[in-house]
Amino acid sequence: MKKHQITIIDIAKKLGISKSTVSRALTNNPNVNPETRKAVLEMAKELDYQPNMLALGLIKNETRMLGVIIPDIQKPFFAAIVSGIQHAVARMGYRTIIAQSDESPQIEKENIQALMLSRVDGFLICHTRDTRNFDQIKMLYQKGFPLVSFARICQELPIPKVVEDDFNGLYTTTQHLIERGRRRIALLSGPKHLQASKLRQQGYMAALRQRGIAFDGDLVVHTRFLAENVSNALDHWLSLPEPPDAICTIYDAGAVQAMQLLKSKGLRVPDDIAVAGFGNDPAAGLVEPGLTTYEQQPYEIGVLAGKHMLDALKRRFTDVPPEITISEGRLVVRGST
Amino acid sequence: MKKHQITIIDIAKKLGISKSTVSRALTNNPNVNPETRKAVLEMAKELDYQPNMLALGLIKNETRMLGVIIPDIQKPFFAAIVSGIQHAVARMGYRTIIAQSDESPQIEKENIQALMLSRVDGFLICHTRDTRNFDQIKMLYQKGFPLVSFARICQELPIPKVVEDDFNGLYTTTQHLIERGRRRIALLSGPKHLQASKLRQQGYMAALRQRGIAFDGDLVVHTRFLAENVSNALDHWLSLPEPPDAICTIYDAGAVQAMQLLKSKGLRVPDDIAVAGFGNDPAAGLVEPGLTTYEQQPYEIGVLAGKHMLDALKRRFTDVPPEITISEGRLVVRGST
DNA sequence: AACATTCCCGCAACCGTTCCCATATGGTAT
DNA sequence: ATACCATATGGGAACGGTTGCGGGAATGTT
Repeated sequence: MKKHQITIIDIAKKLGISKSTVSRALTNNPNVNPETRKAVLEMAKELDYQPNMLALGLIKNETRMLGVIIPDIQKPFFAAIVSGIQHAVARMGYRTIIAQSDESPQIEKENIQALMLSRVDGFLICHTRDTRNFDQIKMLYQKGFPLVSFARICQELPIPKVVEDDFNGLYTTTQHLIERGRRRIALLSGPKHLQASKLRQQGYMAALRQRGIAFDGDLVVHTRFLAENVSNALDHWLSLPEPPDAICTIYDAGAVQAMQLLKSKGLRVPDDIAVAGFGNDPAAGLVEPGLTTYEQQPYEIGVLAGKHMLDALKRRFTDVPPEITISEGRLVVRGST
Repeated sequence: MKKHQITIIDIAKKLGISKSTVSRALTNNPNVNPETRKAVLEMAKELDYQPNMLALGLIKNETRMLGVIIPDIQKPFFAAIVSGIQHAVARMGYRTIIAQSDESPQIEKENIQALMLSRVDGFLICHTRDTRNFDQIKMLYQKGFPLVSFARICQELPIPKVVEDDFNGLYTTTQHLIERGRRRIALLSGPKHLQASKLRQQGYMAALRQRGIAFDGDLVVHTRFLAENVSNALDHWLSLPEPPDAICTIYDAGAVQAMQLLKSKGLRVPDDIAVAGFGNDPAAGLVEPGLTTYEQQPYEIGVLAGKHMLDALKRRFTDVPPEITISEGRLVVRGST
């Protein structure tokens, strides 16, 4: 039942030559008679020979596989990044193994472990919302794996990173809201410890400061990117003696949820309260009114991350200082502001 | 620079025993002294030994990797399926390598070829919109690869398949539109040769017939799931002497695009024309009015496909007749009808 | 005391390749 | 004729594990 796998030895036997010669013929080694090569190639085709990458990988100690660690492939942002990574590295014959952490640091850890055992040639990592302990990724670094960190980056390691235009995004968006005459601008932020949250909040605060608007801690709420967080934030803000006239969020999904909740409470967007997002997810163009948002191009982020990885693989052990790449964005103004 | 990889031989040397014993200790082989095992395990931990899956795969002739071929990970439908597959097979220690065909049969072919060389243990395939030639997948079948076909299935092969509730979906949706008083119901279909297109159209026609509504060929347009197809279809329908009072689509994205085009033409949904979709993509709940659609659960489809694969891997070469699984759906009624 | 049994362990083959080294052959310069 | 070189090929070690086989020591049986 179990068919015998065709190997170079089969070809060698059929042709009455040694497997060394077959190997050379197949790998375009110049030290082989053109006629012999021709015969080998023909026989290989006839027997439908398929080289065994496992054996090759064992010798070369490489698999041409890259591990991609993301929280959730169902989020359009990550799906686009993954797509970009794949297309970028496919050119060089690399394939990607995608592992979802489901935002669980524990699963993330297991995934990294498993992919390490599978001997992937490198890792592209976007850690979970709750990852605070970077031991796993540090361990990879120490073991010498090529590493690229994207979106939610690990700042503690000198590795290539690709991030969104965090500071600028919220700076621009907040500025836009101020220009629209808003003064009580709330900020729906992310987990406190995330670098992206911090930078975006800094952008928000810089815009306020520049326009001489006092910062009000009551107007900032940190979320874990969950729907219930948004609901609670809104309740909090609307119960303030002086509720906000605009809500700025650091992620589109939160903005969309906020808009729908506001609508269900009978509040009009943007008349009663303006809403702005970050990312330009597909949803931003679908809701009514359209969501003003700072556009990011996750596909491009993926491509950049993939290129960094290819560089790292090429110069392996060459110690070139790693770059941090910022993917530029732009404000897309729609009806919500 | 290139660090020496820790192998069982290193452990054996340190302990002054043979690599066979180390191997046995590590693989829970009973023929090894408990004390020896303990020593090996400790030494393995101390040296931070990582088994080499390539070597193991070479012996066992398996990689515990599955190839997943999909058109586009950025479509929410496929992202959810992929997620389901991953979670289903991860339990049994399998990992998935995802390859996007970008709806190109040529790239699909190359991907299958490449994954075959990578020696994946099986394939889960959703072929492209334009795949008419199943030679590649037949070749895999002949070579004895475990195969599962989902969503866009290959009917020519006796392999497990998981499909959406195609016939029922459009039967139910069309019936719903008729109950809402619509009589000129247009159908925005997919590529003619796709089984899913055919079955959905059959469901649509069955509902019409049952209610005694004559079928009008002018009201059916086949698309390639492209935005321009939708635009052309609308122009065609609206120029008819008796334009439709409802549009039924076999995919949500088309319905959403139709709604937006109708809106831009000044037509009201559902007052002037009702719209219904298929799938219940995230977008369906976001547009205004909400899109009535036949809900599918792509995540579940992925889980089912993954389970079929696990079965196939287990019973390899046992020749159990393959099943075709239909993932049930239900109509979600929103404002668009 | 002789023998069988059980328990551990080492030896060596094997998985499918690559690649270094040795060798045979033939041609060319000395 | 000898030395030398290039070219084409074969032999075999290596990559990192698993596994069947056989053997030695310890134990049990008569």
